[in-house]
Amino acid sequence: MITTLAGIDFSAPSEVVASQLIGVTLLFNGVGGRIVETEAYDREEPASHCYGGETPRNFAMFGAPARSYVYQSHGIHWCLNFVCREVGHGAGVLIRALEPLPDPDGLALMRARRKLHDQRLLCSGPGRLCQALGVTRTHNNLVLSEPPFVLLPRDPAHAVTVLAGPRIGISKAVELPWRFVEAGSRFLSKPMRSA
DNA sequence: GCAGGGATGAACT
DNA sequence: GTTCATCCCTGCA
Repeated sequence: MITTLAGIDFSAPSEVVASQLIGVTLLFNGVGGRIVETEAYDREEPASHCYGGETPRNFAMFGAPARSYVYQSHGIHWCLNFVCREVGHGAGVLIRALEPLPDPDGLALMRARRKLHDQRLLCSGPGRLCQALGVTRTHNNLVLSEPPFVLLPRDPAHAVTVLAGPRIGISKAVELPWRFVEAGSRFLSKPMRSA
């Protein structure tokens, strides 16, 4: 079983994986961008879908690490997570925002799917990036080391500054600083609260 | 049966 | 800056 991708060991705690994913390039069917915002979730804290144990909806998070967990939010939007920890634990990282790759074909495809021209808003939110990439329920529980997924390591020549802060859109465990962003990125779903 | 959600975009003040 | 309707499925009573 492959648990290390793009230099990241997905069997590590989700907050570790979440911070290391900032700067990694995510491609889905050849379309995507650099990850600039993530959030960590774990079965031990009540904001997580896996809090309270495995259900038919969240079973993928209890499976092997380095796989996908896709769920629908508010009946409208899809959200993409990467599974972490060991089999049976229940942990994952929500991919919240991408900086779109400057590839003309990819940009055109994402703009068409989003019916939106503004590059800054193409992938600046978990539901938005799934719409731009074409991720839906059929992509739940897939191996991240194989197509349609491709993960490329950070560019070692480019230093990335990662900031941590409280997560967005949750009502429980709001104090945990498990949101991670690239400092100064224009492509965040919301600006990081100034420290 | 029903309350609520890891969100978004439009319509407001 | 803020509120608000929207969509559908899940989980628990």
